[in-house]
Amino acid sequence: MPELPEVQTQVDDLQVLVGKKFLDVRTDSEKIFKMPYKIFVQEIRGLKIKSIKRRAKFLLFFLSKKKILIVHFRMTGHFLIDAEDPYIRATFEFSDGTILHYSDIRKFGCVCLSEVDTYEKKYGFDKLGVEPLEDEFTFDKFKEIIKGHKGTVKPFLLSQKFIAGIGNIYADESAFIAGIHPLAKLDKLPLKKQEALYNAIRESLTRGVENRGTTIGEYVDTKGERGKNQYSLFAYKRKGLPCLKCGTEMQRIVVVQRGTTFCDKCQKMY
DNA sequence: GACAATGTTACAGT
DNA sequence: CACTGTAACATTGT
Repeated sequence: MPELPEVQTQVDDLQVLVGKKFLDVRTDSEKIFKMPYKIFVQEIRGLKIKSIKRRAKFLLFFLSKKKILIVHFRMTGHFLIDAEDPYIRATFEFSDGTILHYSDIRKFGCVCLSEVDTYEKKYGFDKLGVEPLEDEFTFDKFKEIIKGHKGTVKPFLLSQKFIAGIGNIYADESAFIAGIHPLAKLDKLPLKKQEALYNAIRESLTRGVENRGTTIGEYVDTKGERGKNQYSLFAYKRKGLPCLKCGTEMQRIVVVQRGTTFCDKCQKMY
């Protein structure tokens, strides 16, 4: 699934598009455009890409004329440059001939065009939590965020309004690395475990980025190449396999409708 | 042909 | 009202 590391990998790859000008767009799946497709094409033609950034799991293309292209991959979306697969839903052509494909098996992803001045309010970017790999996400900041938080660890990690960019893979990994049960109550965690969780979040996400993402289903980079982080996972999708720390069989439960894998012995409730 | 996969949002409940 | 938890939705491969 595209989470922070996968989206970051794509954004890094997409930097080759900065400075290019949109010439045309084609699609056979108009529904992924969150506005009338014809208007979208009309508006984006001739606009130039000034910069490409990531916020949470969103890709933000800052364009000329104060426009912004916002893309979310949801479960199975990704971009391809000079590469193809059977699930291309939209194709962007640039004035220099460069071709950018948007591929998405499930078609849950979305693409829309907005205004630089208003998109944050319009799409709720102002409600997103802190970026976990930025310098501002210190342990002090983390303690502040969890202060008075009554909920449990996994739903907290998945919610985008406290910390942005974590999904099912990195939530399970973070809880495992910290040695905390996914259903442990946040306000019951001793200080040392809070610190362990903070470090685990940074560690799992950083490793994910270094490994260019986790490819278990379909995620690939813009060249269609697989990530390598699936070889470094401790918990995600390891149900029934021996825990890599203690050898105990890994358990699977469902939390907020997400499959959740953990080690009963290594991950405690406190 | 039922089901599993999951990020987001709308909504119910406290 | 702020916060937490749950259900529904998008679609397709197995």
